[in-house]
Amino acid sequence: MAHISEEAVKRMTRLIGDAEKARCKVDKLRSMTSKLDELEIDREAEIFKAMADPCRLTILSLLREGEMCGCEIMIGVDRPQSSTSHHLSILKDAGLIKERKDGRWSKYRLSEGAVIEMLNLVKLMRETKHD
Amino acid sequence: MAHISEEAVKRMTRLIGDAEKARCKVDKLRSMTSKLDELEIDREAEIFKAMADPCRLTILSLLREGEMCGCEIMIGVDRPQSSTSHHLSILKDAGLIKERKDGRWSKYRLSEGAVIEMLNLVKLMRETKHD
DNA sequence: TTTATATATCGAAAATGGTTGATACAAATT
DNA sequence: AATTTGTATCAACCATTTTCGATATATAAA
Repeated sequence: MAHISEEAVKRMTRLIGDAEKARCKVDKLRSMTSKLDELEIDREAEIFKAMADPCRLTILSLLREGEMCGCEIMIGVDRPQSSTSHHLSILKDAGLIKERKDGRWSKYRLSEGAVIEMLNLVKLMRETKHD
Repeated sequence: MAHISEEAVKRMTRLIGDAEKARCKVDKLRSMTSKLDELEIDREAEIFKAMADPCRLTILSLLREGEMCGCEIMIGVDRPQSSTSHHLSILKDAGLIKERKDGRWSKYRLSEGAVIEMLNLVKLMRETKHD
């Protein structure tokens, strides 16, 4: 199904010499990516996007201490209410946090599962020396 | 050092009643976040940002198969050369991939360490049912 | 039912990020 | 030296995201 552009084959032929092998190689490269489900990739990007903001990382860090309501989080991150609420909804939509309504309050907590591991992992990566 | 806004204390006092405890609670919330080094948070956000794009996730997925040069990657992701190069430099700046010059080619590979674990983790998170 | 308060949403401006053709640069071949 | 080719950079445009005051909604207390 991966449509093989002749330009790519030509370029690959220059790279490795043999035209037949080149076509094969292009085909392999294309099939490696076309096999990936676009929706799945987008979903993974959504998760990373949700974590790709300093304010939201701070919120996640706060929630490691336990459940908190929106106004506590707002005080913790020291941002306007509308901004805090916006970030919370992004985290919620991505599935990283869960919301529980309690009277006039919304209480938030980290989702079970891999969120904490992810935070630990990125800390590890940050601390790793570049080589 | 965390400057305690009186507005926050007032709000917290309304929440939990006692003014002294409120001041204490606000102080605790603020210190939880002010303790976080802004540079470290930004660095972690940079890592997540680098992974927060479908094309870059596809590149990382390609590189799981092994080292590749830029033009192979370009064919794999089926994007213009300038676009591919741009994404590669973001991944490199974030420390997720390493570059090795080889004649007129730049060859890229995944950085050792937690990158693969990160990709495995996000796959896990994506597959996890929302509750 | 009026008031107070926690949260969500709106709207518009500012900032950031992605795309892509054109061009510059670098290394190798002729 | 001239040409080819892989890669990086530039600049302009477009799309998305962030920010934040203003406003709306919802729940509870008075």
